Formats: sequence, C-alpha cells, structure tokens
Amino acid sequence: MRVSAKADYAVRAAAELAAAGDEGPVKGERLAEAQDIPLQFLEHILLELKHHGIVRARRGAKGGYWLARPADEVTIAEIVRAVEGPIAHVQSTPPEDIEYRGHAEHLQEVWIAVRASLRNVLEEVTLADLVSGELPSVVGDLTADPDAWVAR
Amino acid sequence: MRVSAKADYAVRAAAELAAAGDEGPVKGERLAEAQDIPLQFLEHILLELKHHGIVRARRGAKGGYWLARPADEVTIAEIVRAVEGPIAHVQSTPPEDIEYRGHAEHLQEVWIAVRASLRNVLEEVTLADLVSGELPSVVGDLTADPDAWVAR
DNA sequence: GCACTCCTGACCAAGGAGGTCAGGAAAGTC
DNA sequence: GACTTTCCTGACCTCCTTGGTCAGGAGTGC
Repeated sequence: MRVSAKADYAVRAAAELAAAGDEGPVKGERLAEAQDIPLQFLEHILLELKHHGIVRARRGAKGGYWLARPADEVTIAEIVRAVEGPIAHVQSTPPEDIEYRGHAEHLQEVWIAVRASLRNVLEEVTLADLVSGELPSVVGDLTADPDAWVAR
Repeated sequence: MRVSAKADYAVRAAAELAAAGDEGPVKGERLAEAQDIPLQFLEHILLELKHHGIVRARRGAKGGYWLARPADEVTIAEIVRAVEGPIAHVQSTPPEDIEYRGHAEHLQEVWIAVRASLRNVLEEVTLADLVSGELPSVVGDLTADPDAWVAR
C-alpha cells in the first residue's frame, strides 16, 4: 500500500513534460534537474513510459521527450500502472480472481472497494489538472478534511 | 499500490478469530487450516498482531489466540498497518512531509487524496462487518459499479 | 564526421516478500 | 514432577524488488 519512488518520479517528470507543452522535445537532463531525480534512473523510467505509449522521444541534438497525447488525456493511473504494474493486486493476483473461504468470504468485496476508491482518484486526475492545480472535485473533497493531512 | 500476502493473511486470520467470538482461545493450527495459510508463517503474523495489541494469546493445552477487543472495534486499517506499516507512504515518507517543486507542486494533494480514499474504506470496515457480510455503505457504493469488478 | 541525446543491457547493494527450521518458554493435565 | 500442548522467538533461506550506477551502442542534426 505504498507509492514507489519510481511512480512518484514518473508522475513528476510527466508533469514537467505536460507543462512544457508544445515547445518541442525536452531533454532528460532538464527533467532530472527540474525535479531533482537521478538522471540515469530517470532515463529508464522514461523508457518505460515510452514503451507504454505515454511519452515519445527523439535522439540527437534537439532531441528529448514529449507527451504522446494531450496532457488532459493522460491520467495519473496510467503512469502509475506503466511503472508499477496493476493497481491494488492482492498477492499479485487481481482481487476479482481470488476465492475466499470460511469467514473471510466478504474480504473480496473489501479489496474490490479499495481498488475502486484508488481508481476514483487516480483515473480522474490528468496531467493537465496536476499542472494547472485545478484538481477534480473528488480530490478537493478528500483533501478538505484536515484529518486527511495528519499521520496515523 | 499492492496488498501483500501478509496483510491478506492477517485479515483472514483475524476474521476467523472474530467469528469464533468468545468460544475461547483458537489454536493457530485451526486458523491456518481454516484459511489455508502456512502455519509457521501465520504464527509470525499473529505475533505481530499481538505486539500491536490486536490479538491476545495463551500457551499450552487449551491455549490459542483471541481478539483483544470486540470485533466491531477492530478495523481492517489497523490490521494492515500492523503488518505492512503506514498506508500510502511515498518513498517511505508520509505525503504531508514531502515538498514538491516545479510543476509537480500539486502532486502532494493527489497523494493525500489517495491516502484519504484508502482510509475511507479500510477504517470503516470492522471485523464484525467483514464476518457478518454487512459491509458499510461506502463499500456497497464502490462495489455496485460493475466496472469496479473488471481488470484494467 | 562529430557532437548530442536517447536506448539498452549488465550490474550492484540493500532490503522486503514469503516462507522454513529449531529450540525455548509458559500453561494445563496426569 | 513429568509430559504434552501451544505459543514465542530468532536464525536462516531463496527469490524478487527497489533504487540506483556504468558502459557502450544507435539514431539525429549540423
């Protein structure tokens, strides 16, 4: 139930790309500096994003990375899945495929609900939202409660 | 963003304990058989639950495990935290402590929302709910959408 | 041809996941 | 007091992931 460095880095780099808009390819180095991410590690992450069709790239002078689609069509969920794999799997299998026995029978519904609630946030927020700061209302609702900001 | 075997096992074992109610201590072996969990591994998990004050135990003949508190006062969140640590930390630090730069500034709110949405599910469901199958409405709402049941 | 930038695979250290094993320590029974 | 039962604890194990680094190759632009 944690967010890996890779996922965090990936979203941050993608946010920079979204902000760059159509000003042409952005060098990996610039992304790394803007977000304080180790360059070589970031390059691997960008490659994964490329393989998942989220980012495009060109080599050579004037080369760099850019978003494959408009920023308002790329969700955080996509990026997280690209680098971390499926969201909210239990023991590496999707919750809908698990059969629980005995008194744990209803646990499946709980894990399904967990996944759905994650999707409700991650699939709603696009890179455009993130960069503009105008986050969808679901995020506003959840962060409005001061309790959401305290550790537990 | 995944649920470990340990967390899954812990919740299932706790559900069995909740179902056993006050019929006296339940042997680890019986829990292991009921939920098909490797016994020795389960014993380590139960020990962690004990250290977190969720479960109690007695050794010897007629020994076994039981819940330290009534089943309707123990939430899934507690159990998950006991065995997996804090929920939804980013790179092992709580989201409220992270400072984002550049165009990723609003990412903090997204991770806070992610954590809040997880809590909304995990802190609402108690062991009593789980065993009875009468899950809180938040779970019902989330699992009602057929879309929640399909992989993506 | 040369500089630039991405692309790729190999490697690495540390830690976690998912266990197993062996023995010790309390509790109950005879 | 001996014996059985059951939990308690630490050590160990293998495999995989995390979070990187390094070295070189392959396009691209001038």
